[in-house]
Amino acid sequence: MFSKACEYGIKAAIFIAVNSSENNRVSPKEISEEIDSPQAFTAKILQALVRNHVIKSVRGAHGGFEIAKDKIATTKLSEIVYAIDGDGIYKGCGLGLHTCNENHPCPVHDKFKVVREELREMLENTSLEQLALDIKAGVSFLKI
Amino acid sequence: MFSKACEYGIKAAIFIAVNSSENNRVSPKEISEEIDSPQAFTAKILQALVRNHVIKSVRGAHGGFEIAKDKIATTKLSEIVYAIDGDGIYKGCGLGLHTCNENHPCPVHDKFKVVREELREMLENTSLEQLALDIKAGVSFLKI
DNA sequence: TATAAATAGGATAAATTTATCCTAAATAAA
DNA sequence: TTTATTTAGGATAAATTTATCCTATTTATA
Ligand code: FES
Ligand code: FES
Repeated sequence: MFSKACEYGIKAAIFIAVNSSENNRVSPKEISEEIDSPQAFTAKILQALVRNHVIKSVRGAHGGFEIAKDKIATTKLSEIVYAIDGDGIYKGCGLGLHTCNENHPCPVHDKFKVVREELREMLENTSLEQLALDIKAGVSFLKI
Repeated sequence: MFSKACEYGIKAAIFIAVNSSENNRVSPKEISEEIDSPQAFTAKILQALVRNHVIKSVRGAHGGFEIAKDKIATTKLSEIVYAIDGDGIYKGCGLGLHTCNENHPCPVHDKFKVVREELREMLENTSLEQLALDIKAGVSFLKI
């Protein structure tokens, strides 16, 4: 469904949100250990999230990754997915036609569109805050 | 969402269904032209569909690929997706945890599960016959 | 039986995604 | 200002997916 990069990006963002809510910056090393992902690859994904203004990085001693507290509640999963995987999952044809077009639909267009919209709404309505709270409460998990 | 192989496999199966309903066997060459896919790669995917008993192949002169007429109505998209991409899309964790487990859920489990079930139901309730009829009627398309 | 037509399948290559390594640049603090 | 720490980013490699090529096998028919 999502690329590995996107899976890592989502989990990393949640972990950063958990920590930023406690005024704690985190490093790629900590992140990759907590979400069980390859460190250098994860660092690349974090760069992409920084470039797309999803998270913030602070270089140098005492640096690390963080999310502004007021952004935790407003940042939606869709922004992370969009920053890493692009909008193909929202807009692309399920059978790979060049464009998904009502006037030139693929065989599954009507049915696929419904599922795709459901996914889009889910991603657009789910905030980092919601997900981070569950991690804090110990009712959801980032690895294994 | 689906792999290229799976996209080609679905489109190929629909095209074969359209032709088998008119007692017409088709070759990888015809198929790949009609669905705009690489011929040799498409041939491999057709082999997989034959091995999984989704379609039937007839070797030798006057051979080609076909689907038994009575299978066109009973064959669901889910069988094709399963034969090519496996069950990851139905059962796998959206964030890549080793297993999707109610008792050890990832942060998006509850929300993701809903979308995944919707997709599964769509695939399990959509038959090749429905899709082939739209192609025949010229209201849906296999390429461009 | 010989030939032509057609799928099966092995070997290989290209492209993309995933992953690693090393150095540069920035920053805080001694 | 020097040093230690930390992210940025280029280069490269490994793994996977996608794609191609060639030969083997099967089958209908002349
Ligand atoms: S045309 Fe294929 S999903 Fe819309
Ligand atoms: S545990 Fe991630 S989707 Fe169920």
